[in-house]
Amino acid sequence: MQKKKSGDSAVALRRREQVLVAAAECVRREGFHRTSMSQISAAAGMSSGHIHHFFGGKEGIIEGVVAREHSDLGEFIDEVRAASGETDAVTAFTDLVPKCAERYMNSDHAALATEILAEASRNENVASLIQRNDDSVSEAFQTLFGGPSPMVRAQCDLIAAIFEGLSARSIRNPSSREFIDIQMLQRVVASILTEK
Amino acid sequence: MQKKKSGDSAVALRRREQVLVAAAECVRREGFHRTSMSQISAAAGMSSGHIHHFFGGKEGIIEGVVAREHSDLGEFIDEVRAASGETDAVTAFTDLVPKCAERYMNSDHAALATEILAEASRNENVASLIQRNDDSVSEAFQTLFGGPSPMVRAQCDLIAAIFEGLSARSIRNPSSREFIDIQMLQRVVASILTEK
Amino acid sequence: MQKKKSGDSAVALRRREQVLVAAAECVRREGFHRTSMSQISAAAGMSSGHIHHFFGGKEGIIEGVVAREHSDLGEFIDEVRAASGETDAVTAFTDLVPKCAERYMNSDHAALATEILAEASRNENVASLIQRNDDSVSEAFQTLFGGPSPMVRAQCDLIAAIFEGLSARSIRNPSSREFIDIQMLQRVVASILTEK
Amino acid sequence: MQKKKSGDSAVALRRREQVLVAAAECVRREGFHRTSMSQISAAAGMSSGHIHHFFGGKEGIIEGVVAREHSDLGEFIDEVRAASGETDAVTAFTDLVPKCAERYMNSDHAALATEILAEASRNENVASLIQRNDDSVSEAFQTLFGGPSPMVRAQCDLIAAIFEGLSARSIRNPSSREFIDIQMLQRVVASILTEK
DNA sequence: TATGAATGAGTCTTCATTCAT
DNA sequence: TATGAATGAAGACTCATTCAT
Repeated sequence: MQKKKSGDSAVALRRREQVLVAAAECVRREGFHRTSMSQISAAAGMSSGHIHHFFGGKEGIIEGVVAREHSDLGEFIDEVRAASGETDAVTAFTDLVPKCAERYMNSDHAALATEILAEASRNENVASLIQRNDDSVSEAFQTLFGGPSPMVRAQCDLIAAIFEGLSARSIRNPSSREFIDIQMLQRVVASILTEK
Repeated sequence: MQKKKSGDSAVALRRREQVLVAAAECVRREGFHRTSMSQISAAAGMSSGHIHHFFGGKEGIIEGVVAREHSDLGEFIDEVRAASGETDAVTAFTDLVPKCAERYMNSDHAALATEILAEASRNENVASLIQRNDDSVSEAFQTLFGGPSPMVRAQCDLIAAIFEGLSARSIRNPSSREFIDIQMLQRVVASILTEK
Repeated sequence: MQKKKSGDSAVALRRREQVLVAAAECVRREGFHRTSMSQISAAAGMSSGHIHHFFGGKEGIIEGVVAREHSDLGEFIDEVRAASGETDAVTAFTDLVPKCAERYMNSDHAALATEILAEASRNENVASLIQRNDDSVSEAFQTLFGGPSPMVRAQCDLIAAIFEGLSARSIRNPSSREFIDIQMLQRVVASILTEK
Repeated sequence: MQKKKSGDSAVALRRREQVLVAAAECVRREGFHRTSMSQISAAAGMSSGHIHHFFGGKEGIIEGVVAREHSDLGEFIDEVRAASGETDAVTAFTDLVPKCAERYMNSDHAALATEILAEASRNENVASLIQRNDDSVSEAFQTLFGGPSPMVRAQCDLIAAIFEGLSARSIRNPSSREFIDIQMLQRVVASILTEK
């Protein structure tokens, strides 16, 4: 009952992952609509026909790439939560600001995240996928900072805007990476989290 | 500013504008690579062949749309500058934060701006176009706030990140539009501009 | 107002005809679904892209081929009608039975007609196309033989069945072409038309 | 009638039948070339790989469906032969005309029969399959009516044309089903069989 | 015997671009 | 200056067939 039968067997899941990693890399470099299925199949070392069976077409791959991209934010939340045990959450988060900023200003991350946002503007499925994901991330952070409430939500949204804005800045003007002042950023984040 | 190759006349410029407005609207809805030349030619009321002569291909239209999109930031700078005559620049700018935030959270603006950023990630011409544009905007703002200097540049970049982040947030999670606290945002902007 | 502008200009109509002739020949040999657009474009001496513009896809070509195939039945009706002036309609038609039988037993005609019928079994558009056409042909014949009425319709339908059956027979068993007795067929047709 | 290559056992034959029934139903609805092996395998409840082993590819299934379709004509002949014992063959057959007409005008039968004819126009194997089958049916009928002879063959072919034509009519113009006059048809059949 | 994962050639279709008018 | 007919390369997707298990 465990060796045969596939569709979601271990090997099938590994295949899925293999394709999504390859596809994400293609999308980073070319965007969703300039990445062809044959590019993905070449990068994944799998025939285009089989990729279709796995993902049900290009739309399925797009959604797979989008879903996969945001799974690592969960790890970041865990990290903050773990550090919050030793000090207070605000300090824990503020200490992680440099690392977080670096991540958002990384050009690979920024390119893929921006491509996903652009796609969400016209693809309903992608839009609801990233919104649902953001809702759960938002709730986790709100809980961390004193439980869900409009006030905390406003604080989290503003901080999220700053970080997402770092990605936008690093694409629009790569030289801004050298000018952004991380300590200034930390002070701003801290001041937002300690409002009221 | 020398002679353009095909038609520098007023009517030719009006034609250009007409096409770019139509093209921008298409791009907003579909993105660069899902917008076909025939869609643009239909929207602009001009034959596809003629559009090619005007813009030298799709690449030319993309660049035209990108260049045009940022021309209105100049007006915003003028507005701040004008208001700065009466009070100080920081107050003038802070007063304009609500209006500016609204603009960046507008879904049409956000969609097109994000599409342009995504395109810049893989199109060298677009990348340098928006970087040059950002450089000149940045310099204008730095001048307004006592710069140019690395310190003022850092302040401007951080504020720019926040506003661009508002666009990202409004796409990723449209519900954040209702939660973002404009007064909190004003306080943050003011605190950044009055650092040191 | 007559030289430029196309879409249905003389040259465009000639192009349409050119494609449909080529397509009909392909369909005769291979059937609708084994005939590829590239085969048609090769046979018509026109690019596949342009054929799409003309016909809006393969479906459009199928419908064009179907519509075109039945246009020659009109000529046959005219012939019967003309001959009916000299003698009575029954004699006129009976005299044309050999020619008509030959036509229906021609393997090219039989192959295409059968392919169209097969397509009509699963393609709503084709079904209504050939039904409408048959309705108008049927009405013309009924008028010829004493005006539309259930009785005359029954006579016409039975005769039509015989002729269409000749096509089926000549495909199912080509040797039947040599055995079918045209004079027997004439007597049968005459007896049907003189019933009651 | 020697040993088949893969499984001549009862269970294997039942499997074959199961697949052919499912395939025939698919073909009725979609035609040979729009019916995919995976549709057949789904309808038959058997894997596509196994179906290949049984039938040696799609071509084998097509031939299987074609061969199977005409097996029921044998039963009809038996029926006529049985009834011929009581009365003469002409009366026996004439009495069965309504039942036979109904069968040929049934849309399921007509669709599959027409699909097979269309396929025969371009598939040599199918063509010779249905011709051989028709030859044996024809001989049986000729024998029944005093046969075999060119004259009786002509009579049988003409009657066969009428019935096959009913299928064609019912596809081309379904409304003809209501107008065809069965008694008129019976008179015509009787008159053909009593010629000379 | 039986499965279905995997392949890759082939299909329809789209679209930027060219060119005769 | 302006049109749109025409091209052909490239795209997503389908499907008969193969093969390891």
